[in-house]
Amino acid sequence: MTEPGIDAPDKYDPNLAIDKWLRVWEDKHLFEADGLVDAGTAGQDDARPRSCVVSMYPYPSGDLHMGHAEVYSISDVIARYLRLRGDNVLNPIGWDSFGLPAENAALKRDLDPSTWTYANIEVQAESFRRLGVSFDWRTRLHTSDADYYRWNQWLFLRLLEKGIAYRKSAPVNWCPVDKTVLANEQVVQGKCERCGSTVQQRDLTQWFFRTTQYAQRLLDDMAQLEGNWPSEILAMQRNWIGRSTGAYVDFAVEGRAEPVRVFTTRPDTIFGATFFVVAADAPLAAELCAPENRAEFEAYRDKVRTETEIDRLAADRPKTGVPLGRHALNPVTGQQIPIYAADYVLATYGTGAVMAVPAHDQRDLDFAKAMGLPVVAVLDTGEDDPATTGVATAGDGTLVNSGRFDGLAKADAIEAVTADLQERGAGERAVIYRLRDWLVSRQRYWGTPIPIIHCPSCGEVPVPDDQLPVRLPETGYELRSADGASPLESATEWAAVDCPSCGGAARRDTDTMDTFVDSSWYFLRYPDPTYTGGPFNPEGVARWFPVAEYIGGKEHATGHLMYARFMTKVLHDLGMVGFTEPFAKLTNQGQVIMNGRSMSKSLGNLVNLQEQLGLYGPDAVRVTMLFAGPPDEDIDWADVSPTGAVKWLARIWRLAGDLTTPDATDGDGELRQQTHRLVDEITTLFETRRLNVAVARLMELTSLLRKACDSGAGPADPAVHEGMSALLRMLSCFAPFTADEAWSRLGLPSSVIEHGWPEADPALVFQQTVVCAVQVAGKVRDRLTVATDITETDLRDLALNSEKIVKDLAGRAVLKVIVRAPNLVNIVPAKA
RNA sequence: GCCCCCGUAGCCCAACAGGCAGAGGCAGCCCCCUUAAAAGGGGUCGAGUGCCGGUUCGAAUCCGGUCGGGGGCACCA
Repeated sequence: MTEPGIDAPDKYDPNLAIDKWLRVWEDKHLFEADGLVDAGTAGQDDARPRSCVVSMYPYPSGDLHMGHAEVYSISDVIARYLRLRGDNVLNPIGWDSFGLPAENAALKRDLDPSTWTYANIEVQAESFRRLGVSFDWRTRLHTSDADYYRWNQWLFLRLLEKGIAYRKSAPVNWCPVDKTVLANEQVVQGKCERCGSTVQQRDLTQWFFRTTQYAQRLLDDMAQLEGNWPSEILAMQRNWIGRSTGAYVDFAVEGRAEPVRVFTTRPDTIFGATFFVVAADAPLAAELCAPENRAEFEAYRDKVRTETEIDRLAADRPKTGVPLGRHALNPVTGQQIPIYAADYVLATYGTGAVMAVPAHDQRDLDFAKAMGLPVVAVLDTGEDDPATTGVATAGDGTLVNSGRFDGLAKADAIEAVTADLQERGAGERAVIYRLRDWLVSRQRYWGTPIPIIHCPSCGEVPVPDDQLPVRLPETGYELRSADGASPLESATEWAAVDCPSCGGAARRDTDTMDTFVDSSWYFLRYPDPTYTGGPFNPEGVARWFPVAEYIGGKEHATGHLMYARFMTKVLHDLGMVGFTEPFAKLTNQGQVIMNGRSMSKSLGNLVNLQEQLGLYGPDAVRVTMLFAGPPDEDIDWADVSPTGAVKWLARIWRLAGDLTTPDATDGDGELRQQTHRLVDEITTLFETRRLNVAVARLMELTSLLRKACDSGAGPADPAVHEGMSALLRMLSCFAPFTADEAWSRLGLPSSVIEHGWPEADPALVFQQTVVCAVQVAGKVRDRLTVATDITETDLRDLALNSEKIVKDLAGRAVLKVIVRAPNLVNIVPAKA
């Protein structure tokens, strides 16, 4: 075997120079942002614009995989580009290191979650280094460190003070066999992922954050993001928030002091409300139920409670329900209408009760048919009577059977009826949201302990700030406790504390926080990850945030991104940050797939990153990812060619070796122009993040230079050197190792990335002449080389007098000439 | 059902703001080099933009419809 670089000096080895360049970059501190928290720490150069480029931090589930390589390649190219352009760039890294997989791995391997987690973090950190990602390692944080999660607890307490955190009973997924609470992703088609038994809903008292209170602001502030976030993500968030406008209507119920309130988007149809439905699982249903209906109701309700997602997801399931033996008073018709309990009404949306208008709502109509209830059409849409067709009419029309509102158009009627109800105190205009409050309690071990103490006499008592952090117990707990309560229930010694308020015996809250709490603010801690004066250093936050560009997958559209936006607004309201949106710009990256499908062990189509790195080296893997297509599109690894990337990098490397000492000439003018035009174009492509096209242009520049070196200007021509210098500086964003290696082959002082982004000289970019297409009736008939600044009149004359055009026109009259100097002339002739 | 994104050579992808459909790569083919091999060099072939219609002097691009793919929300009143 030959030793690369010794016996085969002209062979490019994609893995040869990695350690060398990693050392050079680290020794020179090239990736460290200047003045992380204040101008005094380093800052000779604080006039530079600051840019904070953040990629969503990884979960340490093992070594890095292809998906990681893509996200961090994209963010790294952007960070490196901005740095070359002269920005003071912060490119931080941390780990989302709490979470369920650590517990599962720990159970499987019989070790503790912490050991597994921190070992993985070390593996990933080293892989990031070897991938050439230009992180500022001083930012490094792990959310599972007590130094981090104590601030989760601190923030929780602030939210509690503001009334944003509160406790209520809510259902959780419960596996009766494993006797444990399951996360949604552990429930597959209503069954426990692990043991396959049917998951039940069980009520537990849990902590929530009032995201609903921020629903309108989350919606309104999207105006700030429009154009800088992908429209798709904004649409998903809009869907998720699900604003709907309408009215609350109060229905008096016999024998009940307070009326029952419903929400409707169609107050105009209230004259057609012939019955009333309450969600069977809502407390209201049990309350309203008449004694003689109780047995039937409870049987129905219990059945509904065992129904889980599987049943709920079944399409077109027949409507079921039971009468509650009570009546409500339709506030406009004065009619007594029967009240039913049914499962098609959701307890958690609106008020958990609806006025049913079967003629104009398909669900109500289906229910009416099943129960034999009357159907009264109150809006004439010109369609057939819903009572006979079984199809509810939801379109536009005119009111009928609606007393004094008859004849009004739908939109006017909505206004008029709402106003009328409001006047009579029977209702009001209302806006409601689909968005729910954020359930933050998790019955898990590996997370942030909730800093609350439950005292038999004082109730819920916050842990005083000076007693934070509430540390996770390292021993004395069972990950899977016998009765399936929170693992921390089993840490009896840990849980037993004295009440901070009365000093009596009390117990800690044994739930931990959703890891989305950790990730809702982590980026703010990056500038000063060991800060002890608060969750984040306000000076650092003021300097670096909002994040200039945030990079990650769109699977986080409605989860993480929503929570981070919410938390930012809360922090803003607490006076802790000066902005209301955390991420000024969002770039999505697609997934890396294989043969048209997501990679998975079971499909046998996994592509191993380390293997790819071994075969092609980090540069080629990065280039392959970025060249494959626009960043937000999925990459099918079967469609791309890492060997093609290696070939290209090798060509550049060889070309650098082929150049000779520059001579004293002015250099090839034509080549200089081409180089500067490409630099100009590539700069725009970087600005607009069309990185795949930028790679293509760099390949083009490579070919130009190869040709010039071999057959034109020659290897000593200064223009060739200039082109090569520009190429390598731009290349360093994509392929930093190769760029530096080739740069040093040219005999230039390392590192290439200290030499800045090439500047295109406008005088060289400008084209003296261009080729103008001359069309006849839209078809190109001639091409003329003309001066770029030719006037429309001159160009028009030139075109009309062109030999080919005269011939093509063959004497036809010219109706019109469109001139778009200097690129195009279109001559419209009369029909022959 | 409502909403969003996308359909361009065999494949992955370009085409600034409507203006000459092709930059780059993969695969194929040809030549040269080397020949033990090719992650050596050079060249070449190749689509009228899913389909129908409209606007326009001119449409991949704008509009309407339709088909196909991907995604989000959903008994949400």
